[in-house]
Amino acid sequence: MTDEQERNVDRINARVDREETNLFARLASIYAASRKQAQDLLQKGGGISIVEWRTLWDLHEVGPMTISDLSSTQRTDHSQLSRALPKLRDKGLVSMHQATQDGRQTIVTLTAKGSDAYRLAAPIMGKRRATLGEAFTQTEITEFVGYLDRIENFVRRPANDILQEEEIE
Amino acid sequence: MTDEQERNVDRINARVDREETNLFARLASIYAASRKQAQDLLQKGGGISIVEWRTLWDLHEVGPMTISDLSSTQRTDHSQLSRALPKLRDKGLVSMHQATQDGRQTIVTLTAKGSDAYRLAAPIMGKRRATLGEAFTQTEITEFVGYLDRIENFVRRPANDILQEEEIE
DNA sequence: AATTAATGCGTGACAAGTCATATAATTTCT
DNA sequence: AGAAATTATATGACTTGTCACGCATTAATT
Repeated sequence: MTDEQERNVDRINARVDREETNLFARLASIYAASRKQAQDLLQKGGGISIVEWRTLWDLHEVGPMTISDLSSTQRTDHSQLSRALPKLRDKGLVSMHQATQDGRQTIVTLTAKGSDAYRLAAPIMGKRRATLGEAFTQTEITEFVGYLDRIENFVRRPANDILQEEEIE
Repeated sequence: MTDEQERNVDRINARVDREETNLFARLASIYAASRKQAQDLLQKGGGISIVEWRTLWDLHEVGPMTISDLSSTQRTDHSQLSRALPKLRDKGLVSMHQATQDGRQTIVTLTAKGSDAYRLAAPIMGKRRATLGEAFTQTEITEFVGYLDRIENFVRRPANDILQEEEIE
């Protein structure tokens, strides 16, 4: 038998090209690359994880916050912080207290050691943002963010909403 | 003691607002939402995973492919396919053969049952793309993809490359 | 005051992605 | 031909993200 599994290189290349405009696929791979870049940079900035960096940054910028506050500034699920914070506390970078006004809340505060860790990573991550700022003008960033808002609006629509959408001509 | 952990709501809100223009953070949460939307849709389209859907789609579009081919069309690491494919084979949706021309390669082919699974999910995922097409004009998609190309170009730069970049005035 | 509802957080289970390393097959180089 | 380098795939270990559920605390309702 003549190896009927004919692998058609032209069609494969065409497929690769076509998928370049698939926004969903592009988002996935770009995000993955972005995450890896951040991890590599943080490796040189004290060896902290992305979640840890975001937390130190937030706490440095705004002062004490609850876990829910952190999850909303970071646009992520609270469970991620719920797991990361005890490690940060054990490393001595943050302290955690039950809030007196509302016993359900946990107030997270940066320690002196946490500030040191922030100062170690901050120049590197700042350099990253600065370099990005060279690649895009402020106007472009605004326009890009506009597109991100629109696609976010789309991907947050519930599945049923999309399926019930009327066909257009 | 007067609960010195003052949680400043204004600063928290300011931080949330400011992070709206943080492209890295936006990409992360948008990608996560996109993935969840796809998972929800696929749940209604036969209960396959995202990796499985992409694979069935690729194989349907281009015919037999190797694992590397699949990872390049999907812009993802081959290890992901290496793990997903045996499951697809066990479900009877694809077949796998060692290539005769190059014994290192594995040729993956859609089975009849795999085509059925594709046809079950395809209308739902097609509807998703169609609905996205209503939210963006073709020109906008092109412009958006241009921004994605640029940020991809940036996030794929090695960490050292970014750190050695000269400061600009 | 007592129930009920809502909120904040912890945790288990899972998906999707990465890398590093190992092994087998093929190519290239001397 | 034999050795060395490259390539394709498999696999273990890890991170980031989700959801669902449970428990404790607070707020709202009757």
